[in-house]
Amino acid sequence: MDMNIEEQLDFLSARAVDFINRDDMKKKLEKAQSEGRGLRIKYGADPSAPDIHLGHVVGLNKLREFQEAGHTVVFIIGDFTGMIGDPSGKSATRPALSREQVAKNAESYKQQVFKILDPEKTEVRFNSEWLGEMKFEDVIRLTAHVTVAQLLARDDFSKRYSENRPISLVEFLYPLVQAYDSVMVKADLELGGTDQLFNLLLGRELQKIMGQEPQCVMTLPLIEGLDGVNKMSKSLNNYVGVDETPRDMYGKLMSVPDDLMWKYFEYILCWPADKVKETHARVAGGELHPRAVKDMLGQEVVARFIGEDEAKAASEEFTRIFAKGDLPDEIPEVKVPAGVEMIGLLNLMVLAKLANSNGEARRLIKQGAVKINDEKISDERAEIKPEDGMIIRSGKRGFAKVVIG
RNA sequence: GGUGGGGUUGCGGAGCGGUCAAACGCAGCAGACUGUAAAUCUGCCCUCUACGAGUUCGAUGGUUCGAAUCCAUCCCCCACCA
Repeated sequence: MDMNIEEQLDFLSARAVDFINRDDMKKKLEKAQSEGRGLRIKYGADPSAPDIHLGHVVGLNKLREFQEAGHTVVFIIGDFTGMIGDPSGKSATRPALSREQVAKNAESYKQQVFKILDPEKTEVRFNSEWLGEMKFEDVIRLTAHVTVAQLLARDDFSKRYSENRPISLVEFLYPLVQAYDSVMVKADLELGGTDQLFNLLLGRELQKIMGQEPQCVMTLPLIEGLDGVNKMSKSLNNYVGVDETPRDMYGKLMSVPDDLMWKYFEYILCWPADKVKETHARVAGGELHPRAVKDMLGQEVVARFIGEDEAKAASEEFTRIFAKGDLPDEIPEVKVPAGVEMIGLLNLMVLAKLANSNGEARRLIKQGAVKINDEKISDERAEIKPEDGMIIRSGKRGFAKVVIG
């Protein structure tokens, strides 16, 4: 990609929330260019949640752009920190992972990340590489560079501190660890979500203290998940994973509140801001139907991560199932042993995993959600004569096909 | 080391001797409505051989006709003062 430095700076800083700072970056670019090399762009990943979702894609897209401009991405898998765990007050306590688990997650990470990044220009590193070597003495030396007041400057720390809520020492140390990673990989720029700003800046500080040229810092927005309110995260289960089936990926995107889809166009599909604005205006003016636009979103995302044909198929199937109430292409099967004359519907539903317990099955039946071969069953005590190919439906999304044998 | 506050059904959070399978909010699920798995409204939301029964309120023992609620011991968490 041929761009002069100013153009490159514009290109690279598109969609960024914070960019610290353009001047430093410019100097770095000039220097690198004159030496005929690329810059080292650091990005840290938490190995505890191996599913890459669209929230991560926001950052990965940017990394990809750095690669297109000729730079190297240093993708750091925080395996060391992952093995220690995170005792923070988050609802789901992050468990300490075993070595095997971390290795497994890392593999799955790579496989997913390279759907976006160029493996040729990516350096995957594990921070246990250097953190695992440190002696306690080294750790203490490291901590000597930072004061408690500095750490308390971080928003969520100061907030929790003043509210008398716990802050574990481990959490306190993590920003420092992350900063140290920057030193170890000699990062020229570190990219992260806006919630990472503090940590990224600390990396900058620490590099300075340790005699390196400080890294630049860039943050990108955290996008909201399917609920349209909370940021996309696995623990809130409001995410769309890049590894999902076309059907799920498309379906989930269709459930996004209309107002949110613009962000997805901009940050996931990297539509230019103008194009997003224009499309938005056309919808607002009644010229375009929001559903059509969302369909486009769903299809484009599926096409990007899976394939065009799959995208089209997912869209068609969705319309069929939800608009027309037809059956999907593939229906999970329930095996019923041959010779069973009659089976209780409750039983059958649990067997088919359409309900987790008899109580739940009962509830679904009572609420009129259950159909057998398109016929609504409202008697919770119904006994069914199983037939090969019989279709059980539970609500709009639950399907099962009986297979005798 | 001392003092005080806690551990309740996925989460948050009421309850403080019977009327408690346990308020309420969130999440989840279903129905209606819709272009959608959005919004809104309604219902459901421990398990079971289900108008009844069985297990729940950190653990174990105890008091009582009866305990999530009282007592004892233990485990764990948090804050404050040193």
